[in-house]
This record gives sequence, structure tokens and C-alpha cells, in this order.
Amino acid sequence: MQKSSIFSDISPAEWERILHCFQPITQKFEAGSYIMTFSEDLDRIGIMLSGKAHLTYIDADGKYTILEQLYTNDVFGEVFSLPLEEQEFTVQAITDCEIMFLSYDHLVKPCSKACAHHSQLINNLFHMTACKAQMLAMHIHILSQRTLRHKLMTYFEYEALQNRSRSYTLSLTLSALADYLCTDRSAMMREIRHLNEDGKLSSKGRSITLL
Amino acid sequence: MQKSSIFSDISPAEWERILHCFQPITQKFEAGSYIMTFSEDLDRIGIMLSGKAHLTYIDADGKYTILEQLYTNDVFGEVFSLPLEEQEFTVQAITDCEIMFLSYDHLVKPCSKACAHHSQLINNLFHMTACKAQMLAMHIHILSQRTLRHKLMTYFEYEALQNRSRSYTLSLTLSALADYLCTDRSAMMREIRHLNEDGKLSSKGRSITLL
DNA sequence: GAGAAAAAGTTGCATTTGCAACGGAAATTG
DNA sequence: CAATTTCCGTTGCAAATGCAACTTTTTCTC
Repeated sequence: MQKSSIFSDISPAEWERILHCFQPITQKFEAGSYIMTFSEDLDRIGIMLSGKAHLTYIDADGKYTILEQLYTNDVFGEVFSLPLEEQEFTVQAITDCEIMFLSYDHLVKPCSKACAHHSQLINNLFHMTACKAQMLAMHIHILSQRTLRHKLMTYFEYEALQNRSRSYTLSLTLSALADYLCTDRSAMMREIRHLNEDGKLSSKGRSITLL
Repeated sequence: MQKSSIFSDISPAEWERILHCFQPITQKFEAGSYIMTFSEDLDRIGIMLSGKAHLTYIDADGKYTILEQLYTNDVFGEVFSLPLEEQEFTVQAITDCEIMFLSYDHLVKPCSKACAHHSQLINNLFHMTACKAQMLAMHIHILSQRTLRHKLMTYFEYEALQNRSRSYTLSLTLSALADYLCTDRSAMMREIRHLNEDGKLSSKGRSITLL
């Protein structure tokens, strides 16, 4: 399943017509600010035009978990409307971001103006959502590892595949990695040290070499 | 996001034409047999016509993890083609199953026969995939809990919501639940006992009452 | 209904993990 | 460049967890 974006196979001219049809709202957000909270905004999807953001939730006792990292052209909001109340899903800007919002209803309902491009848009969204589901499944695969050591190694192996190299630098900070792995940061640091000592790994800070 | 199926908003007559266009293969599987392994079959999606199946993987040391439970009208295969090799994704029949397979390529590519129903099919698949992504996100939410106790309680709370009652019977066996929670079964049993002792829960076997 | 297989339930023990609480390094900001 | 914040790295300790090994109960199958 190749990488696709919301813009795939849509010509600029066609995109112009889509914009006219959807009347999207484009908005800028400063680093650190909240772009979306899922307790409210369930009626629209967001498209990252620029910047970097995290889809996270915070549970009752204040623990962060990073569900997704969002970059340019990524889409959010199409998937999350989980029923449980205690939790707070949010999309938070990491860097300054520019976001375009589309009405969800407008998107999935047959267009009164007979826009042929709707179907291509849905097609793209399907691909992207399937892709996203893969990311989630990968995350589950990592979290399913019984021990922290295995979680780390599984994560590092995935990263090595993505980077096409056994040596690379993590895109996440180590603190963020601990959140992603849903574990205690200090315990993770300790385990990384052990992995180094046991010769599975050679790492310094965020630069990783799998041995 | 309401429950939708691959058949939503497609009339029987239209479905007939789709069948003619796709020439799907329908196949029966006995309980316990393997319906699909993702090392091979990445070119088609499956639709559960009847029965119950599990999408699982088994890692190098033989640990099961249940990624999804599949029931009638559920779709599988549209999402999973994870790059890591060591693992073995499979869809395994729990009860006797009847499955319809559709070609993935045929589905996503514009149809030479100009089948209008393609777009509705993709629309439905988009909904279902978004739904599936929600399930995966829920799973992550559960696995993200730092302690087994919190994992159990989060799972039980979700189940209570689905059942619209604080008293219900688990659809998973306790062994399967341990797999779903990616934990040791005996440790889970112990923690369930503790939850009972602490008055958070009243359970006997698979019947649960949240207090 | 007998036998086999799967599921449920238990326990002891070594190991892993989470948590709290540090201090220093690095990056960001005014 | 000084100040502040974030990130990195460490340690001690109590608690949680995984694992192995077992018995009992339930379910399935012939």
C-alpha cells in the first residue's frame, strides 16, 4: 500500500473546484496550542498544510500517550470519536501549523452539486485511513511486546526499516518515545543502557545503531 | 460514526451487478483453520459472510496477540501489510466461516466497465476502515495503561459501554482476554481477584459486574 | 457418557517495572 | 548572554508482572 495523500490524483484545476465546493476554513496555530479536541470537534476533518502536530490523549491521572505524529498532508479527525468520557483526545501543534478543515458531512454525503471529485477524495481518504490503521496496528504490535526490552527492540527494528539503515537518529525525543511506548521514561533509559551493555545496540542519546 | 457495512446503501439489484463485475470467490472454512496469512495474500480483501474469526499474530517466541475479532459482515485484509518479517499475521476461523474474497486492485482502480457502484463500495469501505481504526485506537488506549489493573478496568469500562450495562458477560474467554491485553494469563487472574477483593468489581468467570 | 482438550484458577519466585527524586546538559527565549 | 525550560541520564526501592508448574472445572468430541 503506497503512500498517498488527500491530494493524490487530483489536478490543481480539480482541486480548485473542490475548494469552491467545500468552502474549507484555513487556520494557523502556534507551536504548543491545541488544534482540536475530540470532545467537541467531531464534525470536521483537518488537513495539515504545514507544521508538525501530535494526536495525544491524557487520561485521568495526567499520563500522555502519543497516538500519532502528524506532518504535512496528514489528515486527522476522520477516525477518532471514542465513546469513553474520562479521556481527553487532542491534536496539539508541536511547531507552528497551518490547517485546513473540511466538513465531514459534506465529504461523505453525495454532493448536491454533483461533484465528481468527491469520489476521488473519498478514495484518497480510504487509502490514508487504511494507512493510518496500519500505523495503529504497528503501534499495537509494539505495545503487545511483553517486556520493555522487546518493545524497544521492536520499535527500533521498525525505525530501521523506515530509515533503510541500522543506524539512524530518532525523530522522537526520548521522553516522547517513552510516551509512545507507554512506559516510564527512567525505566526506558535503564533498559536502553542494558541493551547497550548486552551488545544488542549502540546508542548515544537519540542516535541508534542496531547491532 | 454509525455502524456501517460493506453492503450499506447498496440495493440487492446493484449488488448483483457488483458481483458480476467482481467475480468474487466464496469459500468455506472449518473452525480452527487458517483463512488468510498476510505473508501471502495481500491482493484481496475478505468479507465475513458468516462465522467468527480472529485476526492475530504470533511472534518469534510463540506469543499470540488478538488484533481484531471478526464477525458477520466484517472486512479484513484491507489494512494489514506490515513490513516486519519475523511476525506472522493470520486470520483464523474460530467457528465455521463463510468468506467472500474480492480483488483489492479491482476495488480501488477505476472500473473499466464504468461501474457506478465502485464509489459506494469505497465509501462503505472508508467508513468501515475508519471504524476499524477506532477499534485499534481503543486497543491502544487500553494497552497504554501503565498497570494491568488499569488495563483491565479500561477494558471492562469499554465493554460496559458497548453492553449498555455495568453487568455483562465477556465475549472473549479469559485466556483470549489475556492475549488481547498482551499480558500473562495467571497475572491477569491474580489481578482480577485483587479487583474483586478491593470492591471495584464483582466477577465470577466471564460474568462481570462493575461496582 | 467416557475420554480428551481447553479453559479457569492458584501459587512461589525471580525479574521487571513504575515511581519519586535527583543533577547536569542542551536548547529555547527574552 | 542570562535565565528558563525542556530533555537526558541516574539511582533506590516498593510494587507489579512474567513465568513455570500445578490442580480443578468446563467444554468438546467421539
